[in-house]
Amino acid sequence: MSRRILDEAARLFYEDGFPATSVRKITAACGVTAGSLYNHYGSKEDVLYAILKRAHEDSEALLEEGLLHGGDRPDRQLAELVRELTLFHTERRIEGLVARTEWRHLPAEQAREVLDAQRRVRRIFERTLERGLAAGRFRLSDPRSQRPAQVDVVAKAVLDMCINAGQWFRPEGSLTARELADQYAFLTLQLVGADPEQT
Amino acid sequence: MSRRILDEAARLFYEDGFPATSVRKITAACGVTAGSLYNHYGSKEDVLYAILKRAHEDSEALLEEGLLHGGDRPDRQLAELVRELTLFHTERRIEGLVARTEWRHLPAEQAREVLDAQRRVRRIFERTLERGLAAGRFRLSDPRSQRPAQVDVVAKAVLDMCINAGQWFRPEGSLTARELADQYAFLTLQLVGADPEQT
DNA sequence: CTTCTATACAAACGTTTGTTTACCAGATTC
DNA sequence: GAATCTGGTAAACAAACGTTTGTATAGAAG
Repeated sequence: MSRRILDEAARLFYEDGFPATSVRKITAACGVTAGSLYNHYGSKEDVLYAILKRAHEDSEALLEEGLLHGGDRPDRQLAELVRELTLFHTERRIEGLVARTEWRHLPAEQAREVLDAQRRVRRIFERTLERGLAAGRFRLSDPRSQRPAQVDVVAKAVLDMCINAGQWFRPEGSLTARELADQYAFLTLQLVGADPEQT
Repeated sequence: MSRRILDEAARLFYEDGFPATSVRKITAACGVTAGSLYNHYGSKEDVLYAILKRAHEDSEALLEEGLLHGGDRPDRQLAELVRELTLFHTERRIEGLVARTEWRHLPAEQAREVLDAQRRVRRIFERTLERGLAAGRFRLSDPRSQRPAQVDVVAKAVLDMCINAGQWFRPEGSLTARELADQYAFLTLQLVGADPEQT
């Protein structure tokens, strides 16, 4: 039942947002009454926290795995990172979107935890970009302006692309999550100026 | 005072979300009591609608202008579109984010209006991409897979990148909105496989 | 000077909110 | 078989919600 509550709550938070979802709506979706939720979680906020924690742990694990799959080639690593993150946010788009938008409604300390997890993900991308630049595999210098694109800006651009795919992707459409992830990996390599022929 | 209510409400919706922002909070921020809001707007939802309508009208106007600035070169048009949209979502990030996240809380008909506006914006990008492909200025075919990236996927990737810049951009930082917009325009050209030397 | 309009106010409306309480049935343990 | 534990129920709580009401006041229009 604890798990059931988590899943139904995630769906409702996804549809209506955390503040607009009452405890009674969540428990009714599980076929029990409101008071029952407090046998499993200390508060409505605790339910949100549990959802976000699970989502972040899973996505971080997938990224670590993606890094390994890429071997020691930064361009392949970047492609794998994009693939894994896009897959996560399309296959588990409900939790993914909730994690991205509803952390503001957590108490301060738990909100900070979530922000830390987001920062760690960003650092993984930034370090991969730095390795690729050092290896001469990426090209971020604009010939028309003197200054190249900054690594943190590129990382945020790529992250926003992957993460927000969950917002419009529909699993019932003709495009599969894996096809989308492949296209995004390719587009990202072009974005950082990698040579797709050699990757 | 109507304008004042709109601005304070936008700020509060941005910070806490629409359902978590009470009419009393909005009016208190304006120095009046709750009932007063109903002299200017029919409901709390009407306030949200007014914010979203203004934001969408302004951003669509900027994009039309950007198209003209790009002349008849699809690559330059795309760069201008990215520049304008990024500028809008960084310089007016409060309204921009609210428009992107809170439309779900509108009544059905007004929510549809907002979705229509978002679709029109996407179509502008898609048509520009199609013109660029037809002119041979963009390259979206992945050598490692048989199928090229789809135009609608590329449009969504670019849009998510620009729109969500408002989520992390901070005007008090060292990076200016214009610098960011320039970097995003460059990154987008690389993403679609345009030759930056020729643009 | 009077009248009209706009906008503010305090107070109250019925609902709904998150949470706590006291109680109860069924399974598990000793 | 008695005790304990688990997870459910109905009912109640104060607080906050969006909105409506009747009234007051100030400035513009006639």
